[in-house]
Amino acid sequence: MSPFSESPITSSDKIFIAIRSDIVAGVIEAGSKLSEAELSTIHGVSRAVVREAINRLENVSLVERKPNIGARVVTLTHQGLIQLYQVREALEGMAARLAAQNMSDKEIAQLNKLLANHFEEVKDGESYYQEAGDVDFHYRILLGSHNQQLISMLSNNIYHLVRMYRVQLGMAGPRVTTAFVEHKNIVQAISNRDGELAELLMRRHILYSKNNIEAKLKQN
Amino acid sequence: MSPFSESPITSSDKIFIAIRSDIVAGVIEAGSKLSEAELSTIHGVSRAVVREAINRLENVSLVERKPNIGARVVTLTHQGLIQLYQVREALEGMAARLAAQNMSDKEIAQLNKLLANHFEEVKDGESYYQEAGDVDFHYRILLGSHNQQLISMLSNNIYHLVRMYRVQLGMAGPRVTTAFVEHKNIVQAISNRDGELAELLMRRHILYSKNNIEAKLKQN
DNA sequence: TTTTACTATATTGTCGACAATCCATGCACA
DNA sequence: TGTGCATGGATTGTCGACAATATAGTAAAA
Repeated sequence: MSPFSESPITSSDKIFIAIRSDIVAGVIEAGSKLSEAELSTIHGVSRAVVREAINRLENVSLVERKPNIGARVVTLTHQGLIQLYQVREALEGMAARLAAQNMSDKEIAQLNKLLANHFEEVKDGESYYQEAGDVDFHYRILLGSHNQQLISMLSNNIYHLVRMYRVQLGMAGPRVTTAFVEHKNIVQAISNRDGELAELLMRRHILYSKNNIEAKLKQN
Repeated sequence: MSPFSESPITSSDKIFIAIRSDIVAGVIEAGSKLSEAELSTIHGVSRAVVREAINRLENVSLVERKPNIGARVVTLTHQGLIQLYQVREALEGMAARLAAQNMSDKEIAQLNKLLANHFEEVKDGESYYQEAGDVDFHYRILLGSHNQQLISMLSNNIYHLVRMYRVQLGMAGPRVTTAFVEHKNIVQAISNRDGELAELLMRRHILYSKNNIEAKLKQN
């Protein structure tokens, strides 16, 4: 059920996932250059597979490539984060609307169950699980949209970038309790099959999240 | 200014653009398999550049690849078209909202000028230019959002798929006059810096477009 | 006749080498 | 001193060959 449960098949897959993980975690730092030769010796594979991995990293917006020059990890900027959240707001808002229309009753029941589990954690002050819990929540609704295009856009492109920002700017799940209430209201709207409201609430939820992060950034 | 004015640098670029064009136009038919060997002999390049081109085609959602099996052109379905328009609605709605906030006065003036040109064409019954004109209109607003993430998502991923559907399902620009009025109202809202309204109108505009296409599909 | 196992063939994945392009260093010249 | 231009080194782009995997066809067994 987790969005990050890919099982690599080819060795390109492995290298792709390995490098992606390093980029998101900041092991390979933002803005730095990716040398094909270097990466191929590090991982013990030929340049061909590294090239393929880099291509795929480009597609998920984690690196930028220029012909004959090379690939660089994207640089994290204040503005970039804002723009990313604007896209998220639009896409996840639509996902919530569609989820209210398209989720099966069983899926909705599972969503409510997930929410109940989160409540237990919040109550006990286990904010450790918040990050993963939040991801799970959003991912579940995304799947509930039953829109393949939307699912692949968010889970392949957006989410890893969001994670990269969160990790590297040190956003360890704040807003735990307020976010929980927002989640609850969204689930309520979906349970009522009110797509209009679900979209509105989801958009606000992400907007709040963005404002919160922005405020944090300005402290630095 | 046109969204399709890329200048290929490497030979991968050329092959990528060539194959993409064949796919969108239906020369390579939807659902068919892409043989690396075949394509490399046809275009007179090595398999490596064909592989890179296919990778990039995968990233723009025009082909699907399975490890050790190969790549197939996506299949066009009724449902796929609807889902595509749902994503467009979300993204272009946000683009219109941001355009109202972020476009410079100069950009807005140019947008009004573009609209005036369209009016001349519509008045004279030149529906031939409608397709390109419509693309230009939407693309201009997209650029006006000044959101790089949004721009690359729509212009790299969505628009080519939309074109593929339009071409292969034979949607030669209907709705010319009504669409023009909708465009006009959107520009008005942007000129008034009313992001809220611009988003709403753009979403409706795309929704109408979707409904129109759906109705056409049901005739077959 | 149907099913299963195997073999042959075709296709994709990976590799190392060569070609083309870019970039930094240093030299000539104004 | 500063600008422009050659040269050398490093990096990316492209190629053909080999390895690994999937598919189709055939033959053997139930």
